[in-house]
Amino acid sequence: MADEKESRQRILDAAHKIFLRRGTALARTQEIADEAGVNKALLHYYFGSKQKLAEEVFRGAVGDFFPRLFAILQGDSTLEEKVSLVVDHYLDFLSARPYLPGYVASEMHAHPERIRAVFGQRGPAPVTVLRRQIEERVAFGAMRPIAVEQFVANLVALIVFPFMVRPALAMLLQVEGDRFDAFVAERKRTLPEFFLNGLRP
Amino acid sequence: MADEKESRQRILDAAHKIFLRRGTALARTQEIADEAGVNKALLHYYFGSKQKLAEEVFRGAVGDFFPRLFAILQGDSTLEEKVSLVVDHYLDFLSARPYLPGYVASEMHAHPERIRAVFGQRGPAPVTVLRRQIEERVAFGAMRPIAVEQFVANLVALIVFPFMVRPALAMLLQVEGDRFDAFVAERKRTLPEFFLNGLRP
DNA sequence: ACACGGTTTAACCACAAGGTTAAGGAGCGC
DNA sequence: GCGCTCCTTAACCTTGTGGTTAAACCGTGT
Repeated sequence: MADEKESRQRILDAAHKIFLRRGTALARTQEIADEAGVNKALLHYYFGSKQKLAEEVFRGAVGDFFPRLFAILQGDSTLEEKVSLVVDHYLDFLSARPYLPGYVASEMHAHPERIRAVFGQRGPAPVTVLRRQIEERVAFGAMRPIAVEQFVANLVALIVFPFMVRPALAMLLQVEGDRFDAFVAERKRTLPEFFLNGLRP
Repeated sequence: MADEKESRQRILDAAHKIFLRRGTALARTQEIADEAGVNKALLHYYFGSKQKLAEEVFRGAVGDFFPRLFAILQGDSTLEEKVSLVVDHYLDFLSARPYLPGYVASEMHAHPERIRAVFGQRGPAPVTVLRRQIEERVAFGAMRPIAVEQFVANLVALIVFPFMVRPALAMLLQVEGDRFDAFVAERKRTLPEFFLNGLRP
């Protein structure tokens, strides 16, 4: 057989879809096999076990996320441009992947050890360039002192959090359906200013 | 029997502990029964099913969270005081409950319909007082315009997000163990200023 | 003493779900 | 055509787990 795509890849795509929707614990291998249009045994043939498949999907999902972030933060744009780039890029990125943040949060909570596997031995990417840019701005008197960890945490928090708690947000703030898109669009407009403004001395 | 506490309550406490650690899907009723020091059947005697127990735990966990938030935001402090109060209160609150944010995120992702049950029919709490305070500040020229939804989302995001992704944060920023406490202490000091500063015109 | 109510238990059940097996294609070199 | 290897499958197995049952326990009122 092996229509068009290879079966292995079709299974991986199906697993991605199902795992992200349901979370690994509630996802059924049968459902993944059906979605991929193959037999359940084939899934074990290629991936050995549900767990191994889940780990590969998780690695893929998280691997999509962080490298781009560090690429921008360590790039050669100005600090202000970087903030705008990150906000723009990630609000679009997440809008196209509504289940991703909840899935990652969920997996991380159930299997915190897995994130170690994602980054391999070579710990986290360094943020030396960003750190230096912040220090320059601070020395220049154009920004109040802030640890680079706090800088990144604040930025990512403002971008990702609404997606992570989308159901609650919809309920609490009566933001739902298309209104959520408007909510995000508004953030895209205001977040960079809000964030950078917060660091003015 | 029924030592000290009533069995029902002991089961509920045990369920809270286990569900928060493992997430409902991976939690085993046997483990909850053991933790409570009772037989598994007793759990069904009181709660009918694992699901019903899970819903009660979820309601309790989320119910702890939001009412206090809205109480502060709708209280009669000034805007600046409210921000400080919320930051202070919730960073302490979450420090004492490290598994809570991950658990809530996880549950919400798997069962978005449940958050509806938490708030019952009477939709979300109103934030009219907060809205008026913002409008006043804006009219006075002391604050740039911002929708109250964005205000709340930003504030909560900055507070809760680090706890929600604690494992990743530990990895990426080499913040772990006691260093996480220091990280949070630093936020307690800087967040109110950062947040309010971000809204200066 | 005794019966009765709400508790609590050990033993058991059913079944879903992950995983295995052994056999059947399908393409390919010779 | 034959055998070789890689895919793919239907059918089966096993276990873990939520849930049930029927009996025992125990305090309390009479």
